[in-house]
Amino acid sequence: MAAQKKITRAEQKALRPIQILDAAFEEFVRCGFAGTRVEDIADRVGVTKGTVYVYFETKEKLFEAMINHFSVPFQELLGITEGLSGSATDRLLSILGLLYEQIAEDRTTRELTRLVIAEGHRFPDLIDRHHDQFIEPIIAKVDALILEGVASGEFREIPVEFSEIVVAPILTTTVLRLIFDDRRVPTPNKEAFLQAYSDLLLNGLLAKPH
Amino acid sequence: MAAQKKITRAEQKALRPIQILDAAFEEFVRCGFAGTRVEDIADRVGVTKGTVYVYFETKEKLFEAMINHFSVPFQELLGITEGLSGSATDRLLSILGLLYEQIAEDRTTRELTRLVIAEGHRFPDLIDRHHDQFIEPIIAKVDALILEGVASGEFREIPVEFSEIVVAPILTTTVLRLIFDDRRVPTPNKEAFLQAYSDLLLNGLLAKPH
Amino acid sequence: MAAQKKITRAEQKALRPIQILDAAFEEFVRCGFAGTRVEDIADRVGVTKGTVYVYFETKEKLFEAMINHFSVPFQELLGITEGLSGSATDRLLSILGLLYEQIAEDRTTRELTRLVIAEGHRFPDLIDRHHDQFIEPIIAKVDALILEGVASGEFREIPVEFSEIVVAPILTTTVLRLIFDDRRVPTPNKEAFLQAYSDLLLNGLLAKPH
Amino acid sequence: MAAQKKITRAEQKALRPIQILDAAFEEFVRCGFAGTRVEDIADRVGVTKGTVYVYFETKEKLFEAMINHFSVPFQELLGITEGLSGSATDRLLSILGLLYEQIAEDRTTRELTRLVIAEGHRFPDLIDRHHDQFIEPIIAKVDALILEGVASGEFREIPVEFSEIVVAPILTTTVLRLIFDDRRVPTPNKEAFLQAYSDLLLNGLLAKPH
DNA sequence: TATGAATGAGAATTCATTCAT
DNA sequence: TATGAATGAATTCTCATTCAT
Repeated sequence: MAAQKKITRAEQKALRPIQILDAAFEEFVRCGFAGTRVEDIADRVGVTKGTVYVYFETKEKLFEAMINHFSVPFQELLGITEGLSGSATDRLLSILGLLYEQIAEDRTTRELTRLVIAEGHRFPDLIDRHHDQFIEPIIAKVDALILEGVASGEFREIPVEFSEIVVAPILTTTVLRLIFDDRRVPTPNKEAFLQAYSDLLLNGLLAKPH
Repeated sequence: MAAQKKITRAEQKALRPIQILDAAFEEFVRCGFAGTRVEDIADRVGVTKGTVYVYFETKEKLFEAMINHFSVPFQELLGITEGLSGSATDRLLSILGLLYEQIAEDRTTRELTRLVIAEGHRFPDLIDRHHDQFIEPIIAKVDALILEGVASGEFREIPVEFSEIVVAPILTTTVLRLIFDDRRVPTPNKEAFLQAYSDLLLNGLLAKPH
Repeated sequence: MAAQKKITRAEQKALRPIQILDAAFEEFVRCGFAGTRVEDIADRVGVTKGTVYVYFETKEKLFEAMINHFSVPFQELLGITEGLSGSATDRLLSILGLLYEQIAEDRTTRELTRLVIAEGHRFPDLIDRHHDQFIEPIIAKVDALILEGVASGEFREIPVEFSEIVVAPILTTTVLRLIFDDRRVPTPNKEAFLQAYSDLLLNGLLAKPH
Repeated sequence: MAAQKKITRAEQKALRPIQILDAAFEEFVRCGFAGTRVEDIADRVGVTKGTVYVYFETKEKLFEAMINHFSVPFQELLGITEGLSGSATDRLLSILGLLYEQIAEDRTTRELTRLVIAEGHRFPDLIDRHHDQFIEPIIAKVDALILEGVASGEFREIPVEFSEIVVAPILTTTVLRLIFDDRRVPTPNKEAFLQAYSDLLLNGLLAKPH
């Protein structure tokens, strides 16, 4: 007990801001930036409003800190894509699988996407960072892979300036889940979805391609 | 002048709610539901707060009325898709073109999409109606077209339960424009986009399809 | 029809203010002065707010006009008491009966009493007039009767400065009905009440009076 | 000074709601429920509007809390009547004296009566509680005493269903003071009033009772 | 570090009143 | 006479933020 208490004491200090960020995430997701009350965040942690202000100067800064905090896992994804091997097709499908897991399946990233869409106007820096850190690297990765596949003769030549088309079904799945929140949209089956999508992506819709 | 005044008087009454809905659209888009001040909406119309409340009981009802008002054009799109003719491929590409115009290019629908994503939690009925009136009919339309193409031997057999994959690039374009608001994402070129996408969709990525 | 219409037209002008006063009575009784909305009064008449202001300058003046309008019947009561004959006892009991009818049984007078109690602070003139026109004359009447009865040997000598004691049970019945609004207090039986009260008043409580 | 400060800090918290209730009483008495501004209550305490809402959720809840708070002394009166001794006559006169002090002389109870009459429509639960806790027990007490006096041969038989007649002069005194607020009605003399009333109540008006 | 009482600058909403028709 | 759109001042209630403890 003494040992535990010691740990608790020592870690409490480091833990508190994390608890607050977690609570902030839930409340901002639920009500948006303007609609969220700092007191509700505090209640969720089990502390009072004042405590939140011990750690974060303003609601705005808390919001930004929360976004940064929850963006970390996504960062790691980008690293993983570096280590892939196999044909261009293999690596492209692997990336789609990873993105699906990270964007469509993972609630945190999904809700982060909602906040980026909803609160972008108010936090332009957020959007810029989001673009530079997530969107741009992924698009660049996909671009590079496609060019590589084209160069090796594996892929047909397609205009690389539209490569977001390739990841579109994943973002769309995310957005539809965001909108309908598991009520109307059936909980998706990753394997079946990727199977169907990779078949369509690779082979096209036509029975007899030109 | 007398004639004009007559018209103004008589029509002002019918005009006012529309003016308020237009102003509400701009403000809700700019600041979200909770972040918008009714007074700013009134200012935009050039009336006082009180006048807004003459026409709409609460801010929430105003928001809902605004969403309904601006959903009308989208409704009409669904009618147009009924009149299409040609091969399944032709009609599918026509639908994609229409959707592109309506969802990705049209600012109103685009911003409506933002509000649906951002404020869905607070207006669940809105979301349900949105699903029943827009999402479901479009998906059903695409489903039917694909099945028809498959039946006629025009398309390969693909699992129809994922037909939102087909419209995904359009929703993705919309969402990316919403997020980056014409700053990072270059204003897209409809012809080139549809050209690239239809080629990929129809023929697939592989140089030598299975 | 023409005749009726003529009457309607001619009387409409005279009727409108009465209708408004009637509606005002109901609403002021229901919600008090501050709690009543002019629009609710107008709705009750079936006209718009503006119409009320055609006849009454302000809500305050409407209130005062309403009080005056509904005070008239009470005025008439005072006249009737002049015409009474018989012994002092007979006349006193007659007056109590008349007061019972007018104050305790008549809803209008009862609710007027509520308004006098509730809104007196805001309308001091009202209170003064109420005193001079109703309370004072009645008390004076009772005083005179008692003195007459004492002079004639019919009554014992009682201090006439407390003669409101004699009418107290009637005001009390009124007030209790006002408070409990026919829910807790059983609808009173005039005959039984007056019977019981006159017996007590005349003969006292003691089995063997001093 | 240090000691005083310590007390002030610690007790301020417990004191604040009482201060607010006191201020609320004065303002609600002065202007009625609808006419009272929460800000005026706050001003009276020397705090801001917001502070009032720290302690009471709404103006309505504040009103109800205030009524409950000021009803306590009246509650205690009921306890005192239990301890009375002597003949039925003695005890009845004692009760009338206590009621006179509590209802007619005590400004707080008097004004509470005004609020009960004026705002009853808006707070029906309040009225019900008022009936069950105050009116009913007192009437029951008087009923019991009369029956006891009748049983012991001290009183004549009078119909006990009208026993509110016995307390009527006290409520009437209260109401008249409420209406004329010490302007027209002379500040009453308790001894003289009770003397006059007990004589009339016990012996009746007639020189020669039947 | 944590509290929570207090603030005060709003924000939504209400409503008596006006006035052009 | 009657309307009802519009006003604007007032009012309730909210909430981010502060600060003494």
